[in-house]
Amino acid sequence: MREGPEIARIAALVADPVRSAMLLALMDGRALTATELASVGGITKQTASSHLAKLVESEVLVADAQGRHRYFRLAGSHVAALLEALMVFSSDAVPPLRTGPKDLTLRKARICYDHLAGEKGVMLYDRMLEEGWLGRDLDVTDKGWTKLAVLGLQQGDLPSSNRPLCRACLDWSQRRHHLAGRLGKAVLDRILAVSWARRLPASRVIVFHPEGERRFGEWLR
Amino acid sequence: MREGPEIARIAALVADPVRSAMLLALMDGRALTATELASVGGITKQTASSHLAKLVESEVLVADAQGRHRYFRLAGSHVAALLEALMVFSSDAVPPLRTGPKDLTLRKARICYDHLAGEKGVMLYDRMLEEGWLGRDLDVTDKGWTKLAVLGLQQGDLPSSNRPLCRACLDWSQRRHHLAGRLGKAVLDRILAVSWARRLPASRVIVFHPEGERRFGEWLR
DNA sequence: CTCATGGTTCGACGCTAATCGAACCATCCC
DNA sequence: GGGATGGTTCGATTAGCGTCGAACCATGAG
Repeated sequence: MREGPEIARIAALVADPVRSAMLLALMDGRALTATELASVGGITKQTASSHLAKLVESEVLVADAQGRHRYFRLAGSHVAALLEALMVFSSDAVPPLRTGPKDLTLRKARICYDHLAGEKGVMLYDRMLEEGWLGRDLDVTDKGWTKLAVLGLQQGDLPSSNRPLCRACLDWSQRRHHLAGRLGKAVLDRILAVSWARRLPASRVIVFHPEGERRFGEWLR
Repeated sequence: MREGPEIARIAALVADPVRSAMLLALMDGRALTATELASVGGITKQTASSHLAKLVESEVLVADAQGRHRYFRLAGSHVAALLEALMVFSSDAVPPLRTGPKDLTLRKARICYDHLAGEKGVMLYDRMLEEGWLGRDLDVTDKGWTKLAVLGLQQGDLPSSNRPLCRACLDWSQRRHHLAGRLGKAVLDRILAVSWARRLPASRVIVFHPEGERRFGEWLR
């Protein structure tokens, strides 16, 4: 009676149909707003707010405040593992949800302020973390500097300023983080400089050349 | 809203503190009676009966009726996986529960009707399944007959009768299945015949000789 | 500044489900 | 057979929580 309550408390969070629908919608790693999640659950935003507060409080979700929006995502892979363990009991698919731009080129790669966003930007950020180019605090590791040197980026080349070197920026089409900060800008600059990709005039679209896309992928291993 | 309910339904079963305590008590693979589980949950047997009916209905638990007792155990490893996924959120230990005979020799190995029970019996049964001596329907495989031949058991030696060749019998100290049926009897007979162990006079205790215990373990790989 | 929109807080309502007492059925032991 | 024990069913009570309306705060656009 003393050991059960804790797992029961977590299970209770998933036990509500609305909350479980919200969690399933986040299974692919995206981050959604409170209003979108309310729509997913088919409830009003007051109720959604109450649900989300509970999930954040118990660290099942984490929230990123961005302007007047709050983006919610799963707190980690252990949450996804829990949901998968539940799905075993009755095979479910993750629910589709149209979101973001229709324009496929925009979705694939584009400029976000001054750095790379879209699928390619998310891929860059994910790999840098996976491969250990970045540490947990978003500090660049020795391995990271070695790989960045391949692109022609030296540690001394990056002007120091108030702006952080690395920052995680939330992507509005992918709804996942990508690399921002001074390094984010520098990497995009180099990618354009070595002609792996080019920027369409008067547009935010970044177009990778076939050969450049291949090299980009190789560079990330 | 159509995909969430199913996982919510399962989560709701674990969400009750009493039910989760019951499930945790079964995490080690034992089977417990309804009354014992009522005690684990600190509730009356009526309430426990209601909880257990729900868990069986949803195939989270399975029940073995044995005389006037009903033994409940987890329906499979996927249930244990679910509980483990929940325990990640707050490290819990599996609760201890004293059960069964105090007598250590009885607990280790004894005769159950005419076959081997206790730790050694459970070990025999588990290994036969793990190593593929027995198929899913408790049929003896070719590999099984090969290994049984080492003990001097030929397929033709086992007299055919109404009694099933292999049966899973629930152990009252280990609370887990062990091998019964004609094969269960035959194996115990051979173990005694080759003097790996002997039966204490006027007792159900089976005592393994040190050398016999070693060979028994080797035989099971 | 004003309006629109995203999000939260508060309070009241209503439904679901856990709980136990009482009665009942089944099995085992003597 | 009769008594004891394990387990289930039924019904009534109670408590918790999901829900939404209404009001409120914060941010962004014009």
